[in-house]
Amino acid sequence: MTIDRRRQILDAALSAFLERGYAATSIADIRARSGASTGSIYHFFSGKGALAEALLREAVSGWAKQSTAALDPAASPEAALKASVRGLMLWGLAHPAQFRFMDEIRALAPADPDFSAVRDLLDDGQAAAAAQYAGMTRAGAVRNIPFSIAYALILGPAYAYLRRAGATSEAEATRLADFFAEAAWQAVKA
Amino acid sequence: MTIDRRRQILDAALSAFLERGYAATSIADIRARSGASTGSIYHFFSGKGALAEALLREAVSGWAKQSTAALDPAASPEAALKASVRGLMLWGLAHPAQFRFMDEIRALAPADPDFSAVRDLLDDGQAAAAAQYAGMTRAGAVRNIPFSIAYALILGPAYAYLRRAGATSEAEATRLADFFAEAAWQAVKA
Amino acid sequence: MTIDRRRQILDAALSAFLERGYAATSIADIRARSGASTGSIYHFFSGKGALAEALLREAVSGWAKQSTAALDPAASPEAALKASVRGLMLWGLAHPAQFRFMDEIRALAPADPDFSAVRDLLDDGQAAAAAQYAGMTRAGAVRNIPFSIAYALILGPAYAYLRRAGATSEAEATRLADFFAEAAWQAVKA
Amino acid sequence: MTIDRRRQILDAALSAFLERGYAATSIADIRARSGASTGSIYHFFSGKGALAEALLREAVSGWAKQSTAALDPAASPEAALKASVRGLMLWGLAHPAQFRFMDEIRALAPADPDFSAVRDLLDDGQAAAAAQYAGMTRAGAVRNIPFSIAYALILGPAYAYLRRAGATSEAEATRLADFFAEAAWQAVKA
DNA sequence: GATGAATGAGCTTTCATTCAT
DNA sequence: AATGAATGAAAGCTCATTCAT
Repeated sequence: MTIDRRRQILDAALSAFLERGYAATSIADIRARSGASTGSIYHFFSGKGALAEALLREAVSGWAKQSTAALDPAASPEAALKASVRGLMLWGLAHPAQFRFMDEIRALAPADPDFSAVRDLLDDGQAAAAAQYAGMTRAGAVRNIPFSIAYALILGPAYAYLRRAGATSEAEATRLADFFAEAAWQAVKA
Repeated sequence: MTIDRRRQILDAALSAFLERGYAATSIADIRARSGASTGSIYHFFSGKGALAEALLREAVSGWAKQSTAALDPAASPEAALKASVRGLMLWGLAHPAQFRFMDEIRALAPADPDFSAVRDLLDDGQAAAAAQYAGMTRAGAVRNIPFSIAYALILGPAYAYLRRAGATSEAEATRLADFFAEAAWQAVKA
Repeated sequence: MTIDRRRQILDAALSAFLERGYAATSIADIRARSGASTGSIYHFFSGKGALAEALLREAVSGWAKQSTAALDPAASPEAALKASVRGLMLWGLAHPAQFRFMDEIRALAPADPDFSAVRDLLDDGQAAAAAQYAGMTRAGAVRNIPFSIAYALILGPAYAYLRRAGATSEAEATRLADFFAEAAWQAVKA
Repeated sequence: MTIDRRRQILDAALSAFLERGYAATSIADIRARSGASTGSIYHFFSGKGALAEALLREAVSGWAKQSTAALDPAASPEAALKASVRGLMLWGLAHPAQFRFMDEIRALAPADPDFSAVRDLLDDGQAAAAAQYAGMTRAGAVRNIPFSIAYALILGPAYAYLRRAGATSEAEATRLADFFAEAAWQAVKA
């Protein structure tokens, strides 16, 4: 009988955040869209920030799944790096609104104390990626440059493209993902 | 004797936006920092959004000055393109807080109706840049790819780097600017 | 234990409107008089206009009860018409402050967009009354004049008197009501 | 060269009051419509209330001119009384917006301290009229009823009609004025 | 006479959050 | 698990009015 309230709330929150932006979305909006009561929302989530965080966690994990190969320790540097970029692109092109939501939260995070956890979440990949890049550098596979720069060269174009991208067919998405993956590899290969 | 209240208000607003973020800054913050009264602020600006817009306009024009060479019609494609990237990098590294302010507004713009004008402002350079790139393409100087992609390849890395950058010495800034300019050229040259 | 907050708010609003006038009453006044919090007021009513509307609806229904006989389909034209006037007079003399509140809202309604619903409410009786008068005209009971004129002749004097009336004893009220009812009948009878 | 600023301000204020209502009109509205500066407005008028008062005084005097015959000491009671009603009707039908402005101010007056002077102004005619009616009563020309009631019978219908009236042709206005004048006389003649 | 910058109290309204039921 | 009434601080903004020039 009872449906998954938690799920309903998350779905409603996501739709509101995507449509109106995080800052402009009120708990009342989420209440109206979810059909849940105010109290119910607070029963499951400690506040608006926690909702955003939960959604972001889902988004990031969805994106991570697209990039699995990147984490395959047996993969070649080229394959791993390209898989990273391809994963970001495919996920971002498939979910443009979610990408923009992520981007909004990222921009708000430095100022909003609600988002210290989110910042960590978004930075989480960084440490691992930095370590991986260091390994590739030692193996002589990529240019020996600071990771902060390498990161910008590898993912910067994809981010910039996605920020302006709209709905994209799957075929086109694959082509774009391959293109940006190749460009990323060219930018940092030794 | 008479001080420039408008200027004082703008300065106070900028300092508050940079320090606390746009969303977290209240008119009361600006009032306290500027010494002007609430009414005075509204006498000069129609609201918080208008303040942000005015500041953004100033920021963009400051940045544009750094990139003048990019607009020199006599410059070679390579020089023009590199000057664009170098201009963005030098300005962003010299004013990291302003860059992040710009980034926050850009992220907020799609959702906030206050910022329709801002979106246009930030997109303004686009048309000119697209035309310029088209010219370079016809001249065979750069890769024949859609401008939206070229734009991501050229400026994406710089944006990504600046989003995470902190204070940087001038010498280091020059080196970084040159580095990203060169990388941008390599990414799109024919 | 639990008190009827909605009722408390309405009562407080009415007392404030009657005492200070609608325009001069602030939400803070109502908050102070009702003991409810600002948020509570907005939880039940969408704003000052909605409060006035709710109160007006109550007032109008109270007045309508005084005029029931006017709606008795079996009543003679003379009885029906007199009951209308008598009802207005008795209600207005018994509640002079409410009458003036109604009058203020009516005067504000044309200019204030909050009150489009109120205007309709106040005009509502009109259509029914016009139909009734048309019937009386066909029956040859009253003068064959446009309803807008008949309306002014019938209720105009009562309105004009009530606008300046103060507290009145019940006996005096009955006498006045009868007097204006008789005058109204004399003014329009065939 | 210099035009009559005072006049411009009055005209602008009237147009604003008529269009948006007194309460909803701000000094800024009047400034914008008149072309005068804020300071200029306050140079001529002590505030919003004083502006309304000045306009009301003009309106009342315009109306008074229409009713001159009413004040002719030689006129018969019937002629005097009818001239009063006819004057109100003709002026009100010729200036429906001004009539409604007057009505709004009258409704606001009891609550707004700005308008003590206005109340007196609107009541001014009363004392003279009451004396005149007392004279007619003594002469046996009209019913021996309290003036407050007689006033309601005489002018109530005209007021009620004018509150709902729109633009009216001059011929129609004359007919209506005569009609209401006759009705007023019938209502109170001995 | 005329200007418009400056004031600041006061307004309506929104909102995340709490809590008794 | 669920409700929704209640809270009250804080927000953005308006406005009549003053006053130095």
